[in-house]
Amino acid sequence: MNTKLIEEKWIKYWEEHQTFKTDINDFSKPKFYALDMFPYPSGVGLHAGHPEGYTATDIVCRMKKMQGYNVLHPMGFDSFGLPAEQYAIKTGNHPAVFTNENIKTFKYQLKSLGFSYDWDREVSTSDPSYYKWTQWIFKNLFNDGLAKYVDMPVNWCEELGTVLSNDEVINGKSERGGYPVVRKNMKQWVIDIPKYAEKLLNGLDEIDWPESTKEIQRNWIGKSTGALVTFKVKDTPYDFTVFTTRCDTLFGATYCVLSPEHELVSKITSQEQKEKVENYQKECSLKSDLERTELNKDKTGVFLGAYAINPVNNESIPIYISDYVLASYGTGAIMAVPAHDERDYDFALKFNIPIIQVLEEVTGTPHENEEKKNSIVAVIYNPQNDKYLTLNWHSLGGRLFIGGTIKDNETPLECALREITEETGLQNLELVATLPKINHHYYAYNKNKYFNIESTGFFFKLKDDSIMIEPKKEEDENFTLEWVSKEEIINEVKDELHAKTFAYALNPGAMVGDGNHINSEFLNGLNKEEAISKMISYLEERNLGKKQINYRIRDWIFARQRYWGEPIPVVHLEDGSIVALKDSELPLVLPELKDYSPSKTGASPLLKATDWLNVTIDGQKGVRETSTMPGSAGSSWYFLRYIDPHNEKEFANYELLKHWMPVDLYVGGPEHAVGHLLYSRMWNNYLYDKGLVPYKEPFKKLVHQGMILGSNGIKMGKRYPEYSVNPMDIVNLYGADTLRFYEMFMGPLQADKPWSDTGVIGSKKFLDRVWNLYTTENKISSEDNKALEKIYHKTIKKVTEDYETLNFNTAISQLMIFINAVYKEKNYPRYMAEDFIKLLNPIAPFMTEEIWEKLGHQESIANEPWPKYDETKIVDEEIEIGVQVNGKLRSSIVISVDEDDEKVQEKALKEENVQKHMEGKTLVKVIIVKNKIVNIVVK
RNA sequence: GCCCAAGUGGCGGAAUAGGUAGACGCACAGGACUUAAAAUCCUGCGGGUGUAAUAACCCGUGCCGGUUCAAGUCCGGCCUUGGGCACCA
Repeated sequence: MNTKLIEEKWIKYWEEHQTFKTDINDFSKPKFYALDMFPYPSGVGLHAGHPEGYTATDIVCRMKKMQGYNVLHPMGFDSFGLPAEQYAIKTGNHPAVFTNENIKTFKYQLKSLGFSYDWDREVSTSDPSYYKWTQWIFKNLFNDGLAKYVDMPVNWCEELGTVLSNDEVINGKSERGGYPVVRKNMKQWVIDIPKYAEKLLNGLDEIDWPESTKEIQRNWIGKSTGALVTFKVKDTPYDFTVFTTRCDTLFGATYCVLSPEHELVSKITSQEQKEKVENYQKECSLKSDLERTELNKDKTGVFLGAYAINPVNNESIPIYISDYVLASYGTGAIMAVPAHDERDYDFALKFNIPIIQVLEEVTGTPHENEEKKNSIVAVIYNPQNDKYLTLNWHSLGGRLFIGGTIKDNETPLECALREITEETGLQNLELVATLPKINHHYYAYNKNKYFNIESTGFFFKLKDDSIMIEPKKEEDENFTLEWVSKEEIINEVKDELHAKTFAYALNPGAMVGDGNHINSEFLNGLNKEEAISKMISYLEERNLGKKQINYRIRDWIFARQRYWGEPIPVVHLEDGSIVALKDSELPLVLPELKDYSPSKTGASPLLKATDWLNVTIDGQKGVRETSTMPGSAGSSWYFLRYIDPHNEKEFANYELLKHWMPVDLYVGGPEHAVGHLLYSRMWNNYLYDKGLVPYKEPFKKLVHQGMILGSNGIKMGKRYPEYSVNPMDIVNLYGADTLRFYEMFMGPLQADKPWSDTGVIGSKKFLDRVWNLYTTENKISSEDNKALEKIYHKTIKKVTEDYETLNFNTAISQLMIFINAVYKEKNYPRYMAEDFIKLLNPIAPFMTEEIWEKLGHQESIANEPWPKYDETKIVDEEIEIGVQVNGKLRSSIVISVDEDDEKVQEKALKEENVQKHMEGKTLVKVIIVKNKIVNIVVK
């Protein structure tokens, strides 16, 4: 089989006959819209990952077409971007030259792979006839107040000479190139995506997407429900508002923190603290994102010399600034509750701020008529041998720590020290930590009483001069003192109170869980949820605060200081106002430049185009915006343009959109989860709100293809070029059908899979085996062959279902099983031979077109009807089922389908090996699962 | 640290309303064809005990425990790998 000749022949045929042209106005058939993530046309051409997703959609499209659907299967190019610009900077050529060349290569390669795209619908985001409408949508966003020009801190990358959006910054470095990114205040174009947070969140419930991707979007949107609380600043007219999700802990707030950038800082800072505060603010502004996150273990901050009034108890609490409070989230100010928040706890420890516990964990089971007591539990650690002191009460209560009831006029610490002396004789210990109080319910057998105790935990350490004197144990205290390891305690201390106390001792910090409120006046005794809602009502009644929802998602930074992107179609007028261009002035085309370099100061290359720059609008002078749009602009709506790509009056006709949207199947990588896939949803939702598109959600079903790894199991790329595979090399060696077939057979579409050179050859061998069956074996005849009937129908069923659900690897397995069966037969009925070729066609279109022609057909197989199967021909009359004795397989029997249980049991019991295993035992029962298995239970 | 996936032969992977684990392929071994090799076709192929060969038995789906007549599949607790978030109050 000469794959080269066959491929060239059919590429030409499909083009000349317009086999895959979509009649977009034909509404008579059901529609199917399959979308691939269009590629950035880089200089290196397709990589091994491209054909994977593209083949998957192609298979489904080819089958759907044969099933009678009107299929829309377009392709285009995401052609604005950095590499073209860098090429232009280097060579002085226009980036479009480079881009168009690459598009040509990509198109040639995509055609070589046999994808059934309708190339008449091709779009390129850098084509003015396309970006005219990108600009038009932006203009609408601007006029509706959703695209804004604001002064804000941005991610500035000096190396790239541009700002970046949040999803383009990874660990404080640029996604592209890995250059450092710093925060910088700049006038910026942003899109108010937070306005759509709730809609984007709710929309996720309506679409068939991978749960993991939905979860990533949910986390990125980051909805949290809480409250705003206003604090007055003591002895000043000022106040500030904080956002908190834990207003139930307000009684435990022992300080407040403003972000360093908070506007109130300069107004309330005391004279003495002024210099320190200003130095700290300066320090923070110079920190990069990387420094801010990497240094997060060590809290820093400065006291302002001012105090806030806690609105629920009128306590004065100090106000600090610290960069652990972000200006960009909530109100840029917090109330700090160190007892119940990890970060506040760390900060309070470092700055010696009081920690007030207002919530205690509840252990044990509550009971009526409990007696209340206060008590202590003391954990003592010996650093010399890494062991802890326990009392082994043996049968009376197992292993416990030192415990006891607090007497009147005794503090918990005094009680602990007294109990330690009495029970162990230890003296002169170092107190490491006082642990959070625990609310414990238990039943005392010796006293026949229920108790509810509030227990304070203590964690002590032996010191060098710790001594042990004779303890004064009481007579009924029958325990032995034992020093044991951490592991023994975890395994042996079963008492909830003591186990929990030990957990606190091992891991001291804030108590962030649920529990019982204490020290909180009207909240005492309530759990977290009850206390939150009661506190919100309390605050709202007194006008001190209110319920509030906050989102983590930030404004989408929508400008780049670069050349190769869509010009932002607005003019800055002399009077400071900004106007959008008229529709008739769109597209605003990029001017040609001599030098495309960006500037290190953040000035766009477009500033150099002086003729283009200066305009007069209605007699007023103005300058054009010189930033361009980010890469994700053009890709945020391209799926709409495919439906009506040549429309000059509107971005797409509404009636056509109504018929063709939403996209039925979208296949692409998971790396766009919080970029493109979120931005597209936002634009579509916006256009829906404007009545310009008919459906809220653009992509009904989304599937991520996995990564094709190198044969070493590691991501292909520059690091291991020797393990990388160029798909075009495979096409040249074995043909496009083999590449498509192999990539589909490797494993599940969604999984990452390593490349295997011998695996490719295996796929090639199978295709050759099919080719030989049809060209040299002489088995095909007009006579029927009953021996193949069942497997024939079964194969149609399995393959059809598996294509529909994108389980291509198991579909291929079935195709192989069928061919293996045919090889064993002398006679291969013609109707089966033809239907098999149809089933294989979506995966291996070139070879199957050629065979189809050899079978005597004049027309392309692509227009043939899809094979049908007969369910009744698949059902077996006799089947073999397993026989187990006590769950172990001992034999198998052949039964007719749906045979009576009695007969099945009789047959099963007769089996020799079954008898053997029943010998000397009594039959308990026989479990028969119809047509599946028999299990005989004996004793 | 938190959230989400996934761990099955030498390898890629099948099998989940719980019901004969290892389909299909790769690699490997043997055979046929050939002067020979390649290609092709046929057969075998989880590990072990056992047998002349069968038969039969034991162990096996990351680890430990549980539910069940029956667990790769369900539940609890770990371990490992991959992905996402990362001072979000």
